[in-house]
Amino acid sequence: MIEPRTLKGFRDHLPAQALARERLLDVARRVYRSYGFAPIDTPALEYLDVLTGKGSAETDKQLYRFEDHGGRQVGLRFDLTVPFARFAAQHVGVLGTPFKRYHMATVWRGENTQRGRYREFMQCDFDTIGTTSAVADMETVLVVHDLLVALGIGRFTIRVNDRRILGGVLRTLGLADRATDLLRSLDKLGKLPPEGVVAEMVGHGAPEEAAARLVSMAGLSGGSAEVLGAVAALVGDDPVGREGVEAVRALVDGVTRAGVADGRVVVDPSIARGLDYYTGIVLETFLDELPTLGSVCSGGRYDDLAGLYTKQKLPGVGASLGIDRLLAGLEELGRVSAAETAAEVFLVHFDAAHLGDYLRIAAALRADGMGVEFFPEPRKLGQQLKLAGKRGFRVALVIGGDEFARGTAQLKNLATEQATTIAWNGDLRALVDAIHSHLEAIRSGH
RNA sequence: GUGGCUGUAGCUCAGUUGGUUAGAGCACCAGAUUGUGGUUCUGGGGGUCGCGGGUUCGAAUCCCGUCAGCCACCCCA
Repeated sequence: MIEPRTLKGFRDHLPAQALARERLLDVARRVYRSYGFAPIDTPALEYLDVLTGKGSAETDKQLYRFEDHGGRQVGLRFDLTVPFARFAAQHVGVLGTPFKRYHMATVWRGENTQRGRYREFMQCDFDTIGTTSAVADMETVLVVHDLLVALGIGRFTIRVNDRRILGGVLRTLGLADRATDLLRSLDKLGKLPPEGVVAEMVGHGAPEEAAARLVSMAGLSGGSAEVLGAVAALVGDDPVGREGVEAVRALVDGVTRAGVADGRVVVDPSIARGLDYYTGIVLETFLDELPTLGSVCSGGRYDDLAGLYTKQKLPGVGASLGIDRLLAGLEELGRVSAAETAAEVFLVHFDAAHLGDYLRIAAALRADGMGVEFFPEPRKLGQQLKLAGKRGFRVALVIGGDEFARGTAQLKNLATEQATTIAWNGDLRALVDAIHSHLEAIRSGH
């Protein structure tokens, strides 16, 4: 016997979990489309040179790579942004700009696993390319906002910053040459005490006073106007840094005008993001109830990503929803339904002699738009009801010999165990309508 | 990739200083009840004690390795 097992970081998805996942995907799809983003897809496997050197040294190490049967060096995509850059460079001609797309697909990273962190997981990206308009930046934040609201996640915070601010501050402090190391240290605020971060920066060659100023800036909290004012002071006359400050100011102003509630979007000067390709605004999204889960939706502006594949200037901005991480979080919060069925109606296989009637009834209910499972075997009624309840059906439809004789049907609410008798006298339309309205009532009652 | 903790039935866990046929609750199946599920009663199936090796008369228990999970580093969705 071969032991049934899965690779580390690769998982099976049982119905309850897969259904929850599909619900998230449905919501994401709806929100993306509501802003005009169009779906695309790309291959899971790419030529290795398309993927390497685009994210960071780290993502190169995490890349699943191998030689295919034709001796080609290939790799599995580790995110959806890099393949999109290739896609955009290859197809701009027919797409035209600006171009907005969403892409929901599986990606692979050969890194160590942890809670909410797997080797195979799904991302739901949306990006706008071909424009540097601040509107595109605003929409990126608005989509993330609408998405989390639509998912019913009450408490979350979108933290925004701009790479240019960080660069400007570093230049003003004379630390531009140490940017990567210092930003990495800065990212540890919240994990390490401020003194610890300063010490680490000094280790990277920064003067203590400069490091302390950097850390105090990143630790700023409060209203966005306040934080931006303090940041602006640190940026000084650096022109690029000022652009960043203005970009964030405009961003916050725009989303506020669009109706985003106070506190949902905050300016956080410590958000740096690891991926090297970001050039403008950056954002991360945290569940207030599970801050240690990490960001469930991150992104930013990258103004020269496609430059690796084409001479044409293709600026872009977008974000990525990590639905597997989000799902892990929702599960932990007990917010994932235990239902194992997507259908609402369980049709009891009562009397094998009436098989034809059952099939006809099931077909009529489905034609009306309801999901119906007709149990394949005429097992004992108790057993069928037990299974139906366990799987999470809303109602069981019981029609046995007695009911057929009387022209009635019994509709049982599986949650409350209450049964209602429906009189239909062989009029299929009447039966369907009655069940339909009962279901509506049950749904709205929840 | 590095370090720490953990690994007994599908799930949650017992298992005395290593001692003979490894237990419980829940879940599952069958019956009490050939037309009504989440209560009750009775019975039943199911465990290479993660895997491999070592120490020992004897290992679930001690040692080493390995795999997996969690946590931290790193990075990130």
